[in-house]
Amino acid sequence: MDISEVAKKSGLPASTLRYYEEKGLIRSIGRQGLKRVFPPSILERLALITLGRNAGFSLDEIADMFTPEGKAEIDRMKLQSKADELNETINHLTAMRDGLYHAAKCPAPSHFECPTFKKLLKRAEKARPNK
Amino acid sequence: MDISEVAKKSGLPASTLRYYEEKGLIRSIGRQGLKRVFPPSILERLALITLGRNAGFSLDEIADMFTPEGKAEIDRMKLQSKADELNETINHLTAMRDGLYHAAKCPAPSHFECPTFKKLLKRAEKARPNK
DNA sequence: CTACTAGTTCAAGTTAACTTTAAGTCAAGG
DNA sequence: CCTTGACTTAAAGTTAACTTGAACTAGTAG
Repeated sequence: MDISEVAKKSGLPASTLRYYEEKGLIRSIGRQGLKRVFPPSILERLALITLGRNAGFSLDEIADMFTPEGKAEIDRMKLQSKADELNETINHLTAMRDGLYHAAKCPAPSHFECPTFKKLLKRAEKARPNK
Repeated sequence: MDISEVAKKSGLPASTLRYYEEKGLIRSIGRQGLKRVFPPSILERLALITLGRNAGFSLDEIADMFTPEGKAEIDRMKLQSKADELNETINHLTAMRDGLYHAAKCPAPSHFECPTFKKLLKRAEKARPNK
């Protein structure tokens, strides 16, 4: 497979694939002329990377999960603790969401006059979603 | 109040406060010499900004919520739709979390041999937490 | 009067994860 | 043989939300 086929099948732009290669996250299996050639297994690898990104791992953290030989070597402790982290984030976001729903419905003339909103303000020091 | 008192009470560094002022998110009420002077109400305003950040609004979006006179003018529709967004994010993250918990416990020799993990991979195209 | 402290400005630097751009290369079709 | 199109590289640019640095100033303590 050449890069554009991988791009199409994975949904990632070619520039991202080159970037991932530069970062050591993926490897091409050789070249045809200048062009990179990828094995089909690249798609599974990319899915794994995408999964990691969505679970909140940074690219560097993900890179650390692969052995030098390219095998994924995922530490179960890391998964556990990332899941815990995610759980914390979920709790904060849930509180936020509920507060926002309340504020959206609340009939108080100004949000500052609503006790629920004020409580929300006090508790607002927690985790962010960022997208 | 001078800037360091606001910093202390709000928990935000002075550099952030200057940055917020530059962005139009807050205003000092005057100067004593060179030094900015802030009214006590700045703290409520900062709490509101922090809340907005934590709910996933960008600083620009937050800036738009204040009228030129400085009054908060929060559109209930915006709150509602941000809450909906947050809710979507929560759902994705919850699926992620559960998948990670499973993968952390799963006895399959490689994660790729676990059907639950593979299902997780397929569904991994969704929202990210980013912290 | 002088030094010190806490503030000030403006510009540049930081971080992550990419994207864009410019200039070059190669294989294939006509 | 020459053009075309898909690919290549390396370096620079992007974005958000800040932080840091350098050079400067004003009120205050001694």
